[in-house]
Amino acid sequence: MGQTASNKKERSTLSAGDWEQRALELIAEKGIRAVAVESLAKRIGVTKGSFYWHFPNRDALLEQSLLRWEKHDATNLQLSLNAISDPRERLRSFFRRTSREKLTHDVYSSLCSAADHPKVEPLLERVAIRRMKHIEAAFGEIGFNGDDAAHRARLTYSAYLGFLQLQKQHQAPNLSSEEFEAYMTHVIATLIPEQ
Amino acid sequence: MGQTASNKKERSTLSAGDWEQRALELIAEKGIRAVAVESLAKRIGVTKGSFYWHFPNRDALLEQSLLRWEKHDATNLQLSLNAISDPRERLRSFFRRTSREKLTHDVYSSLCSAADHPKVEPLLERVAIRRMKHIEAAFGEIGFNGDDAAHRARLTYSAYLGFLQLQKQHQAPNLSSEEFEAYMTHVIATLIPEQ
DNA sequence: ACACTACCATACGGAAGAGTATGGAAAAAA
DNA sequence: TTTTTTCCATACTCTTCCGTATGGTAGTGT
Repeated sequence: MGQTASNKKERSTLSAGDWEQRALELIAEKGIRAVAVESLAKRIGVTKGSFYWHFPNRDALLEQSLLRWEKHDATNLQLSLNAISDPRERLRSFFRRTSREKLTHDVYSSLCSAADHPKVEPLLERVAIRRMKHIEAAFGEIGFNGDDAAHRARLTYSAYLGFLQLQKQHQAPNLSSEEFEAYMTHVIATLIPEQ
Repeated sequence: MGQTASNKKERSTLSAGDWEQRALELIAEKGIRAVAVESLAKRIGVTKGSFYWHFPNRDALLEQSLLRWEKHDATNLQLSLNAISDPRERLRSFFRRTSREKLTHDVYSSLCSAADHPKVEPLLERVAIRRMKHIEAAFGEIGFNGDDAAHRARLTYSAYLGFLQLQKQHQAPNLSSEEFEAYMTHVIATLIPEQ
């Protein structure tokens, strides 16, 4: 991989990757619509002149940022698949993923609010399919047959997406709270059958 | 230049309610962000001059439109509560609601994508609470005790919200399709226990 | 030392949308 | 019929973006 020093390192010059990373942070905070070249430049500490040297236009930045995010997310998913052999534990870890990987998670949440965006829509589609297949496989290992595994995977992923939505509406119990743990226990008991 | 006939009635003049209704249609189609004064006026067949006679500004239109929608939604919910005595059947009808009341439903879906909007956020909060209480009561009647009923209601509503999200990503089976019916059957069987 | 390239600042043009000011026509009131 | 009130059109301003054009500076090779 690259030598791109992240935001911590003191660099006299910026790389395209730096712009992409800062754009993702902005997406996580304020949504994709807040990614305006001038305001992002100000945030970084430079001007538009810098931006249009690294990218032809705003869309190119979005495209690259989203690709970068997708790669990161796909890697994470694969890691969890390889690391955890027990399918039930793998499913539980999927839910817990909301707490870890906060940036990645917040980006996804923001992207869901922009599902109509031409660059976002196909991305969300790919990610959803990838994750649902991952979940479906786990349910298959547990013992669900074909259609039931697919349906339960869709239901499980829907519950996850719905939780994200309720979070935005402050209608979901705060992560790392007792209420959240109680809810999670209920969800797991309901969706993941005992052996 | 003719007097633009409203939807059904031949009206020579517009009312604030007409603007609100057309705004809701636009929200359902293209989202709340697409509600621009000039484009909406063009859609109706008039100009901004008309708009700013009926409303002081864009925010006022949004507020009134959303209030109108919320009233309609609350009424619908109450009707279903009164009409169906069997709690299981009431829960099933909640899911089926996606097919009927298409406009109301599409508006809600669009609003979920704008949860960060200052006017939308409190509305979504109220609606979510109202609906979840409705669902929670049904689970209570079925036999769930306090916390379990609340958790199951949250899970059920999350599954509903997640389905909306997957719909936007074209990852949900089309309503009124066979695949959809199969999924619904699975969801009901999973979330609503037999007596 | 020289030129050359990479990187960034500054200044401009243009589209889109919110809101204002004002005039005009039609309907209702007088 | 005259006068108001209601409703809408037209023509502005102001702001916020995207994108371009161009000039400046710091580092690098020769």
